[in-house]
Amino acid sequence: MAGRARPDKVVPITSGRPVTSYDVARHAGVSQSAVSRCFKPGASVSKKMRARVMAAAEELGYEPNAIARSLITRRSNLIAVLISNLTNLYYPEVLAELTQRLSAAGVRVLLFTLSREAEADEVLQQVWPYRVDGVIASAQLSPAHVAEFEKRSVPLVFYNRYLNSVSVSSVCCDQEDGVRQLIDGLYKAGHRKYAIIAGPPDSVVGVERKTAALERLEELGLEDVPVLGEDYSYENGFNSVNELMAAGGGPPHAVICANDVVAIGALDSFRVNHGLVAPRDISVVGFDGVGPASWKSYDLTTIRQPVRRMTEAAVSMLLSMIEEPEMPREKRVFSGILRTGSSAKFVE
Amino acid sequence: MAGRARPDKVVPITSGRPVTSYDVARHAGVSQSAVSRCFKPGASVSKKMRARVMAAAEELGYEPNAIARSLITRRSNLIAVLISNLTNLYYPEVLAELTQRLSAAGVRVLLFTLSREAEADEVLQQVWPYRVDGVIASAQLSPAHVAEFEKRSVPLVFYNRYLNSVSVSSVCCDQEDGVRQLIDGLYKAGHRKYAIIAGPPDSVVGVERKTAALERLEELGLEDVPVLGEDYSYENGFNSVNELMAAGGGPPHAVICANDVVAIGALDSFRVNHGLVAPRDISVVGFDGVGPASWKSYDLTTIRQPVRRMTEAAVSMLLSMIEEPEMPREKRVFSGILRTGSSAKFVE
DNA sequence: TCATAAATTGCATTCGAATGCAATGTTAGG
DNA sequence: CCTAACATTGCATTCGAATGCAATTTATGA
Repeated sequence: MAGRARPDKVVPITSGRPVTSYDVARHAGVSQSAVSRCFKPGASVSKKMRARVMAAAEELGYEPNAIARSLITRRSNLIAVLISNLTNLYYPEVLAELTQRLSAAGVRVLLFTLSREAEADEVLQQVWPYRVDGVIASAQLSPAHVAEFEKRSVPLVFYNRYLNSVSVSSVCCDQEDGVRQLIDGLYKAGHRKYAIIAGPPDSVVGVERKTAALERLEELGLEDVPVLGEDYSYENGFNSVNELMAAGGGPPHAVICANDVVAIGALDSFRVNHGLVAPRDISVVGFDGVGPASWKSYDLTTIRQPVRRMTEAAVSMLLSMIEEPEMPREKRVFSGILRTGSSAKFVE
Repeated sequence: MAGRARPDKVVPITSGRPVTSYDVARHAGVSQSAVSRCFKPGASVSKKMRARVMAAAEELGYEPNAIARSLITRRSNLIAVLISNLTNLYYPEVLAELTQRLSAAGVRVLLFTLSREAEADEVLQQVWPYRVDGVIASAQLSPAHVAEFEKRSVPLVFYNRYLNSVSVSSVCCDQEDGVRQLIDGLYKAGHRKYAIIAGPPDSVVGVERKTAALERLEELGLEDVPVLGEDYSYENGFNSVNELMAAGGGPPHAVICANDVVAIGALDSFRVNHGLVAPRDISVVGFDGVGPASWKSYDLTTIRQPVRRMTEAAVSMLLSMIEEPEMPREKRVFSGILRTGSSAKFVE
């Protein structure tokens, strides 16, 4: 590109600091504003100018500085994604989809993971300084937190969370409907004795699944259903089954688990510790439809969350809230898709 | 805080745009520079000044604008994390650890996921404008890409990748050593007939595992080991076993898999399709030590990557490269930890 | 108590790109 | 060929915080 080296006019491509629009302007013999306009789609620039500037930019290896741009445009082109526990098998899929879609929309992702849901305070303090254009939160925020978003006019979309007390946009999988589908199928298959292995009490989704299950069972005339467990882990499923069996009274007919991983733990425990094999001796259902749910050793009956659609909805909602701040809040609830497998006797 | 409302002096806490250091300065009756200094640890400020400013800042709900700060300090406090496929069970764990550690160090994470490893070009174009302070890449970059980093003086640390042709800092798990541990244990247990189910040919780590296995087997006098498979999926393990069995010649004694998920697929296939149960009829080993490896249905013999140590190393290397750009490049290789389970007859 | 050193503070400028406005250059119509 | 209408371009300013330097205040020591 540079041809033979000319000692007094070295192309500063290897110089210390990044190339700025001024460097390009000087090199092309035009003004800085011209350079800026060349990088703005739809700006008023002649093609002669554009060609000159682009050539110079190319030659110098110029990349517009997004930081400087953000400062003046008041648009960081960043959105923050808050995720509570990435180790839950379900979330990596969501995160991958989200970043993919956001990237495609030209937005960059600032990732924040919360190990404890209570960490929200600290994390939000880290979010504000970056003047993100919006936030997708799959973590528990309080009404006070949501108020902060309002005050700062930062668009927020909840993913699989919501708050009844305040008006927030959200995308959720219909937990209640999913649980109903599961229970009804189990009931039709003749199961009358149930147990529930619940998730963490501080997970809205988890609590909802548990509550929905209890309600539906009650509607069907089944009460005093034992509820065990307290998190989303394999161990929780595994140990809860042991507890359940130790309590005497024989095994239940069917176990409704907080999610797939718990169901997998339960299945293993039934088989390994108690010699009960699904679907012959026991029925177990999960929730989420993660990859391992379809592994042959488990082949879960579960509700698959339509992650594609949900992430797509979350992203498009957020982007339109960014474009149009007065957009009314909206909740979008997607039904889960039933997957039947050999982990349960089940009648659709 | 504001006491009774005074119509003509409303605290602008709810006003449209974010509070700036000028607003705080005016409210506190000091200069903007004073405000700035109050938010800079170690700056020369009297305690009286600090108290006044902090009170004003508090009252107005001021958060320093990280974008503006980055512009002048030439430090974005952002680091980019490039991850190739989040759906590989192993990476969510890595990502969670990385963000956790980086957050703790006061650095924010810009996440980029590549669906195809070839996407690196596009992704890097998205990375440069943000003037990130550094990059952790768990994705395949070419020597040309690495040269770009050099040119731009952007610190780079590879995670479980490296390039022989150029000098780059990296953190890796010792694939060769891990494979050796696995094979030696299998060999001592008497296995003489092996098969390999490999990962994707464009994964350095995958290729390395395969090659290391073939070499070690050859050292032990075993040649003509069949190699099947081409990605990191459950299906790959599952189908490769079918192929292997269809090829005739009876089942192998032991199968070395590209990773745990492949091993799990293989185990399921052996059991479900061919009636072979580990460790009685067949031995299968994996690699990574992901969560499901220790689920009772699989109980894999595998090499667990020391993710904690590795992420810690990657983060600390990157941070010191940022502090001290002249820091020499360094490769850190960690040995994996053997986990023995019932998926293989194995002698330690 | 007074001069001098040290600690604070404010002023003015800087980072790099975007943009309103005015000053040019171009084109088209008469 | 001339002028109005339009398209380009450059100038100067802006975004919000950080910082070198000078001015001011305070602390120190004789």
